Amino acid sequence: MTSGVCVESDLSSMLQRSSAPSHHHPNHHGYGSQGQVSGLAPMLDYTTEMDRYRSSIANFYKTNVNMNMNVTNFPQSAKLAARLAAAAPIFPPTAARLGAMATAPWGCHDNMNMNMNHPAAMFWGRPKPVATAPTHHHHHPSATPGHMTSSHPHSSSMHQSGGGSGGGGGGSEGGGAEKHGHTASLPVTQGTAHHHPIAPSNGNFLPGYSGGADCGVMNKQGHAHPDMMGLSEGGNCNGGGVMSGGFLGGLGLPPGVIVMAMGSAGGGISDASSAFQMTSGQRALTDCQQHTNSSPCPSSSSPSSSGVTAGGVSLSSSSSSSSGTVAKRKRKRCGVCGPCRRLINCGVCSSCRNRKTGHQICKFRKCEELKKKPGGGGGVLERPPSVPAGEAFRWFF
DNA sequence: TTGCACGTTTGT
DNA sequence: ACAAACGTGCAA
Repeated sequence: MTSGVCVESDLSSMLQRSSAPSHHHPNHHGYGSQGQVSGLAPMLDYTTEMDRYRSSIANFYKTNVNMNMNVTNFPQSAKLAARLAAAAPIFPPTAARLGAMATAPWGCHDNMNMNMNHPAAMFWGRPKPVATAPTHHHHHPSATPGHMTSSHPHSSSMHQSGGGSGGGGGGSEGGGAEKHGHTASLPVTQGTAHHHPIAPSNGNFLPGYSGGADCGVMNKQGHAHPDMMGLSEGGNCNGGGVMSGGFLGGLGLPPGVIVMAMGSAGGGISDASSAFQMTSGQRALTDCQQHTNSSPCPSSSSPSSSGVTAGGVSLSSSSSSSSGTVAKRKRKRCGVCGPCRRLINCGVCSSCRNRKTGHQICKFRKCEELKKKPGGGGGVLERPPSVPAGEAFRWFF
C-alpha cells in the first residue's frame, strides 16, 4: 500500500465521518476528503474543527496504542535513550522547533508524557542522526522524529479515552518530554497554523510508525509486539510526504510544496529513510550506495568516507549482484525498512533474550532485506518502496 | 522450515 | 578490546 493511499483513506474518512463536509476548513482540504473542499467554506469554527479533528485522530490511534505503550518491555531502551540523547541535536538548527514538532504531532502533550516512560520512545530515529547536511536539514527533522509516532498514538488514545488502561502508559512522565518541551504543544501551534494536526504528526515521526498507524496498517501494529515497534513498512505509508508535513509545521510552508520537493529530491524514495541516511554518516552512505538506483544520494559527502566500509561493504553486496563475484561480505541493513528503523529491541524475542549466545539482532529489528536470501532476486536492490511521488502528492488532496 | 548457537565481520 | 550483528550449520 502506498502511504498516500492509506492515509488518505483513513484519515479522510475519519474526518468526514466526524465532521460535516461543509465544515472543512480550507486549510484542511489537504486531508479532507478529496475535492470536498468547497473552497469557500468559511472557517466556520476553526477551533471546533480542530477539536473534532483531534478527537478523530485520537480515536484512530486509540486502538493501536496500547500495545506500544509497554515501554518496560524494552530493556535496552535506557541505553538507547542515552544514546539518542547524545544524538539529540538531530536538527540543530531546529532545536527550538524540535519541541514544537515533538508535541504537535500528537496534538496532545499528554502523549509525550506517556511516551516518555521510555525515553527512547521519544526518538525513534536512528541512533546517530548526527551531522546534518546543511542543505538537507529540512528533511532530517522529519526523518528522525518519525518513529516517535508509534508511541504517541497511545498517548493520544489515552488522552481521549481518559482511562488509558494502556500498559504502562499511564501517566508517568519522562524527562524526555521536557526535553522536547512537550507541553507547549499542539493546539497552540496549530492555532497559527493552518497545518492540520495530522500533517505535523506524521511529519515528525518516522514514517515507519506513523505510517503504520496512518495507513491503517494497524493490523500490523495491532498485533504489535510488545515493543512498540510495530512498524509497518514504514517508508510506504509515510512517504516523504509525511515527514515533510512535519517540517512544514516548522517552515510554515504549504504541505503540498514540501511534499513535492521531497518527492523530487528523493526520486520517489524520499521518505525519512533517505534523509535519515544522509545524516547518519557512514551508514547513510552505505545505504545510498546500495540503492543507487532510487536514492539521490547527494554526492554522498565524500565517498572517501573512510573509504572502508561504506563503499566496501555495501557496494560489494550490490556489486556482487552485478559483477557476480561476490565476496561474501556481510550484508548491511537497508536502513529504511520498518525493522531497520526501529531503534529499540523488543527484549522479549529469542534474539533479545539470547543476545549473548545468539548474536542476533532483535527479530523485530531484523532488516527485511537481510531476511531475504542473499542471492535471491531483488536482493538488496530495492528499498521498501516509498510512496511514489504521485501518491505522496495525492496525500494533500 | 524455523529457531538456536557459534564463528566471523564490522564498527566504535 | 568490545559490542553488535550477519552468515551458516545443526537440531527440532
